[in-house]
Order: sequence, then structure tokens, then C-alpha cells
Amino acid sequence: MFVNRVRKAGDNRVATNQEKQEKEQPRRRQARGERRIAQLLEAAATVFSSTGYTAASTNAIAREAGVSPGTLYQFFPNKEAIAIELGERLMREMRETYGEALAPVDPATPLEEAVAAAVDRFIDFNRRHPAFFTLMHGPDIPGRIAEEHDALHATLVARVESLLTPFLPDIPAADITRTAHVCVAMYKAGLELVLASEGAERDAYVQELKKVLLRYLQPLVGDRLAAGPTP
Amino acid sequence: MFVNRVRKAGDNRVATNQEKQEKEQPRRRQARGERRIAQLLEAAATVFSSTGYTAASTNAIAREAGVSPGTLYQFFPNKEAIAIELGERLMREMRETYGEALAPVDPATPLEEAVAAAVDRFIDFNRRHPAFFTLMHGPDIPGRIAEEHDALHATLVARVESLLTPFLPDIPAADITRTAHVCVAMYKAGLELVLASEGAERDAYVQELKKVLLRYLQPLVGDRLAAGPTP
DNA sequence: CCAGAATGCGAGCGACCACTCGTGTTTGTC
DNA sequence: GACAAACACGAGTGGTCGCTCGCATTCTGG
Repeated sequence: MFVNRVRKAGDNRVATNQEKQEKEQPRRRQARGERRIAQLLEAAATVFSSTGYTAASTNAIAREAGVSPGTLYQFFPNKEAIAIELGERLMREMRETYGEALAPVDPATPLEEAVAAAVDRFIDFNRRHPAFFTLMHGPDIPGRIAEEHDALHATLVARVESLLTPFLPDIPAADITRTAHVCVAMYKAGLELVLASEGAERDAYVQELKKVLLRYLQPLVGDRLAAGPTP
Repeated sequence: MFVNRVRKAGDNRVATNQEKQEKEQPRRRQARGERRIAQLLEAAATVFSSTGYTAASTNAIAREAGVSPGTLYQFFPNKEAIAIELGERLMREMRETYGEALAPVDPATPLEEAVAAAVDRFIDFNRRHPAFFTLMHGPDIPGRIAEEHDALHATLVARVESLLTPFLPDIPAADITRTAHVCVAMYKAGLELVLASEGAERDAYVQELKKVLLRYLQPLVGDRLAAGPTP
């Protein structure tokens, strides 16, 4: 279903003695440690979003954070763990901030509003956290993050599906699923376009993205409701 | 004294020895060499499309082609050159096969047909050459291929623009350009969806992609048809 | 048929990278 | 203040990768 996932040799996977200790032993962490972790994750976000996951070296992340490589490994067992933790924090923040953004399944809401609101919110989030797009889109991400991405993708599709279903009672479920997949794919492509532009052009692309989604969905909904908000 | 010298040990990056060689002295190549090159490029296409550019090792390409690493470097100065040559050959084939596919600027052609034909042709090409998508889409591609990609992208956008323009005489050029960018972006997203599925599902996605593009463009064209020919 | 060019091989080199380890410093607790 | 644990450092380790080099083999023109 998804693009080529590369789990490549080069992730020198070594079982370390740290892993054994951290099995079920929550390490007593000082405030300084928590600060370092936040600092490292911020640095990682910067480096990841500017070079991608694979090309980002742990030394570069440590340098960006102003610490030594050894310090980095004091808090993360390996490179992948950094990306996973960062991804999880971003996912959590997104869910907290926009958790219910995609689930106003009230069929009274005009489709236009639902689409516009969802697009605006998600674009806003991605604008504020460029690393999120990098982690969830890169073709070079390791297995674990890919799972997270797939989970997020599935959630998105499911939400769109449930958002669509009340509008489309006569359509087979398989068709609705496919339609949802198309919507998400088009949203992602539009997001890329939006993130790559600035200022007025960016806003214009946001409008175009909404147009694409709306016009794609309108004919389906039109069977049931008169197209657009009726005066 | 044999051929290529230069290249001190430790100069792991850029190849400067090619300039002298290929400047005005095309290497006399035997039929066997041409065969090897084709063989290596085919192997590279396989490896690239299955693992991506960065993760693909030159040794893996050589192994896939059934030759030694040294033999590979007999014909290509470095890894990037392999991708560049492969990209150029694919681009050339695409231009030869579908060169004029996107330029039937006959305004009499219904938009629906134009869109459907273009989509079908390009999808067919990408189905037959999976490496093309990998090379032109990967975020991990080196500078030179990125240039190629940008050139192709610009060409695509320009073609779509010129295809659109006769339908939309009243729209500002900037808007048409933006619309073309959106079309190409949506096409790429749809292509990804199509390439990731198979059989009937694949065909269904092709249909959906056409719908997306058509419905996005229809209102623009519709304005014109409704208003009649402009004086 | 035979010089020399083109082709082929594969062990190995240097660079880089993820990650470690011995050692020293700070911090919390008694 | 004493002690241990957490934190910090950075040179070093093993591994992979792009690429090379000396040498063997095959082709081609004269």
C-alpha cells in the first residue's frame, strides 16, 4: 500500500547492556536530564527536517544541541529512538490540539465547512512542526516510525471515511474507503505544495487544495444534498 | 601507464578525472561494453526502485548485474553517474514515447478526453518503469538528479499550462500556473496511489484520479463554455 | 598474429557513521 | 561533607560504503 520502506543494513543494530537495564527500570531522571532531552529533540527536529532522517547523523544532532555524542546516548539508546520519541511527542500534540478536528460527523455541517476546517487545522499544525512532515513522509524512515505513520494514515482515512459515510448512504463501503484514501492522498500532495511556498502564494494553494477536495466530493454529496449551502 | 589516473587516495567525493577523459576523447567502446552498461543500468533500476537511491549500494548494483564492483566503475565514474544516466535514458524514452501526449492543444478536444489520455499514458509509463518514480520522487537524491527532476517537473507544468490556456483565456497567467502546479501535484499523488495497488483496485484509483482532475478543472472550463466564446 | 586498448576482477583503502567506554563533573540525599 | 547516581565528555571501535588499483583476460586494428 505504501511506498518503498527501506530497512537497510547500516543501522548498526547492536544489543547494548543499557537495553537490558532499561527493561522495566524507570531511570531516575533529574530536571537537567529532562531539559537535555527536550533540547536534543528540538535539535533532532531541526536536523531531521533539514536533511531527512537517514542523512541526519547523531553527531550532527548532538552538535546542534551543543552536547557531545556520548551525552546524546545517555538519553536515547539509538538513533531510531530519537525519531520515535520525537514522532510520538508530535503525534500526541497533534491529537491534543486537533484531536476532534476531523470528527464533527454532524451531517448538518456543510461539507465545505468541514473540509475547510480540517484542511486549515492540519496545515497549521504542519507549518508549526516541519519535522512532522519529514518523519511521516520520508521514504528512508526505519520500520518503527513507518508503523506510526501507517497508524496515523489509517486513522486519518478512517476519520474521513466516517465523516463521509453519513453523506453517502447508497455507496458501497469499498468505494467510500477508496474515496477516503484519495482524499488523504490529495491532502498530502496539497500540503507539500503549501509547505513549499510562502506568503500569498501559500494561501492561494490552501484555497486550491480546498477546491480540489470539495469539487471531488461535491458530486457524491450532491446526490443527497443540494450542492453547497442552500440559501 | 594505463588510463585514468588523478584521484588521490582519500578523495572520496567528487570525480574530477572524467572531464579530461570525456572532454574531447570519447572512449572507444566495444559492443560488450555497451551490453554491460545496459545490464548495469537495468540492475540499478531494480536496486534503486526496491531500496531507493541512497540506500542502494554500488556493490549491490554490481552484484545484481553479476559483475564485480571494479567493472561497474569501468563504465561509471561514481554512483551518481549511474542514476543520472538511468534518469536520462528514462526521460528520453518517455519523451520519445509520449513526447506529444501532453500537447494536443486542440481546444476542440473535450477536457475529459485530454485528461484521461494524459493520465493513462503517464501511468502506463510509470508502471513499466518503476525506477523513474523512485528517481524523480526520492527526497534523498543528489543535486544533479534533483535538477533533472526539477526540469521534468517544470516541463510537465508548462505542458499542462499550455494545455489549459486555450480553455481559460480570461484567467490571469499566475492563476493558470498555479492551477497547473496543483494538477501535477495531484497527478503525482494519484500515481503513488495507483502504483501501490493492483488489479481492479488499481483501475479504480485511475478512475478516481481522473475524476479529481476533471472535477477540479471542470468549473474553470465551464465558466467559459457557459459564457460563450470571447470576442 | 600480436601490440595495445577495452574489459573484468576483487581485495582493500579511506571516510564516515552509529554507538561505546573510561573518566571526570554535577546533583540529590543522608 | 560523604556517597552514589545522574550527567557530561570525546577519543575510540567496529562496520559499511564508495571507490581504487594492480593485474588478468578478451577484443580489435594493422
